[in-house]
Amino acid sequence: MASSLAPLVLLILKRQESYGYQIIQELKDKTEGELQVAEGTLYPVLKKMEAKGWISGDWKKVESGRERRYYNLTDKGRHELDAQFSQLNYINELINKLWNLPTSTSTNPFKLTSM
Amino acid sequence: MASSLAPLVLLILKRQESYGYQIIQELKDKTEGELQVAEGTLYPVLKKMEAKGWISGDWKKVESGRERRYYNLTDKGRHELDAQFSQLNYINELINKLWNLPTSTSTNPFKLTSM
DNA sequence: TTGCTTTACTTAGAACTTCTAGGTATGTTT
DNA sequence: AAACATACCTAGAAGTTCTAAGTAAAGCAA
Repeated sequence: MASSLAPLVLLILKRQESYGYQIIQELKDKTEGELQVAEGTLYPVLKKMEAKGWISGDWKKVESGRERRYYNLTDKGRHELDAQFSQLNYINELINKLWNLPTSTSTNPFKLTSM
Repeated sequence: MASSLAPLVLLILKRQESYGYQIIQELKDKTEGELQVAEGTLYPVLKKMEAKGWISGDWKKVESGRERRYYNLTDKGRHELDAQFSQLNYINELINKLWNLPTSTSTNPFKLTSM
């Protein structure tokens, strides 16, 4: 799912610049191989994110001579990251509202807190 | 987004049976009008969820004489609800992993806890 | 009793998203 | 030199989503 990929990419790039291939490796490593994003899935997402102004890419020649396109989070991307997390919180509040109705006797299913 | 609609519908039906039109009203009410799901959006989602066996629908004639299709959560739907929340937790753990890396000095962005 | 509003459900297909499956090219290891 | 890993790209098939249209019955106000 490419739509859930964007926020993860934003998070990764918030820490430090990276490039497509590395992002795929990182997602794979951090999930013990569970999240195997195909290259053909990620690259179009990166291009789209760049088109939206969330990230900016730069070609860099590394010591080996190989070219890599390094992406950085833009200010707009930082705002988008905030927006996507607000959205997450919004959905969570809705879930809690739907869960905590008069007839319900159960406790909250989940709590999402900002720290 | 229809994919985010399914878990909300599952949550609603977990509480009690309902029908399309009412589900739309409930989502609208609980979000102070922010989540206005079009009928053409919800009904196909309900049909798809029924096809997947998550919910089962029954036509009922209410006192006024009008017909409504009431949906109930099936056992499969209950499992699906659990699965979708596990998925949510999984994504959250991933987010925390991506956030809490050696070079990062910040605190957790969010914490999702089961209660 | 006519017309307007609300309730209640349906569907075709346009518009959009996603990803498979192919490709290119360079560096590294065997 | 062959095989493998790195690194990126894209057409278009396949799938999803939702707009915009429709049907029809009940309630209500004029």
